[in-house]
Amino acid sequence: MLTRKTKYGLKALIYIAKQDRSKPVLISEIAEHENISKKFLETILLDLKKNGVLGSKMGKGGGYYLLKDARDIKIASLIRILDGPIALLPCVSLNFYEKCEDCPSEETCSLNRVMIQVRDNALSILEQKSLYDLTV
Amino acid sequence: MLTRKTKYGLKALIYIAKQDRSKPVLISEIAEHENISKKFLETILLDLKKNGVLGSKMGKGGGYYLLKDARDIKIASLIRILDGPIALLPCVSLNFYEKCEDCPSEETCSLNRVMIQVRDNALSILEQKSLYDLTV
DNA sequence: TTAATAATCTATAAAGTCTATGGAATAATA
DNA sequence: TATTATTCCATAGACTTTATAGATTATTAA
Repeated sequence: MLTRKTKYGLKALIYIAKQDRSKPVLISEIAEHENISKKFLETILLDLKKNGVLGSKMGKGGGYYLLKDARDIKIASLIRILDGPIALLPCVSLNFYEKCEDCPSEETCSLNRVMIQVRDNALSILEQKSLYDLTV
Repeated sequence: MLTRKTKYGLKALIYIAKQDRSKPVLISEIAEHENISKKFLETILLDLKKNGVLGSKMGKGGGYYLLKDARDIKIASLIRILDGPIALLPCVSLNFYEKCEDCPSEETCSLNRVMIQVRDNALSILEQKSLYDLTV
């Protein structure tokens, strides 16, 4: 399951993507509109900023805005930033690979193969769908 | 990501499925063979027993055994028992459905549709593959 | 009937993660 | 300079995960 943070982050991004891109969007506006704690959302958007998804402008007339066209932001990359690995096991993760300590070898691991299949199936959707697809 | 509990549980089941079905398998044997803490494994196997996957026999000559043919045990059902929902959001879970408090309606939710697709893609593998498939 | 074996049950500890919240600092605008 | 809004840092509370400990119960075989 995705964490709340991830769900909130995605919903906030969708909200921002739906607005006129030339004008920054207020955290408070998103929080109210999407029923998210403003303070919590603050940390989430900051995280998205640090990871190059959002830009921000301080002060009056400030807020958050997308740094790229919504069509160029893949859902998979957002989930990786907000939630971490998409794969079900660390040893089959493309971006967060880790060896399983309990496993002597991945070639002989009976779970490895199936989990790669599940991962690739999920990615076939998440790598293809963009933020834009969620706004229509 | 799957929890350790889930990974250990699956590996233990695979180990059991590989043995002669007529003879119960010792917890300690599985624990040693799969590098799992015996005490932790104990609680996991108990959980699988409570959920009708395993049977057990106490005392000398005792241990755990499969209650069904490995071909009739779907990976999806095991993950649900050990890990919980397979879906990425509670509102698209078939077996653990929950309404999202922050969402006014699922019809208008922009995440709902994609998450259903991801779920169905994952299930197309996990509902089809059985424990037996992991032993070969 | 007794010793040995092995699962069962209950409780709880330790660590980590998630979900926030508070408050001060910084930046931008008018 | 007042106002607005993001940024930064710290931390609290709740929950989950990952175990561990110890006593109990059931079974078998001698």
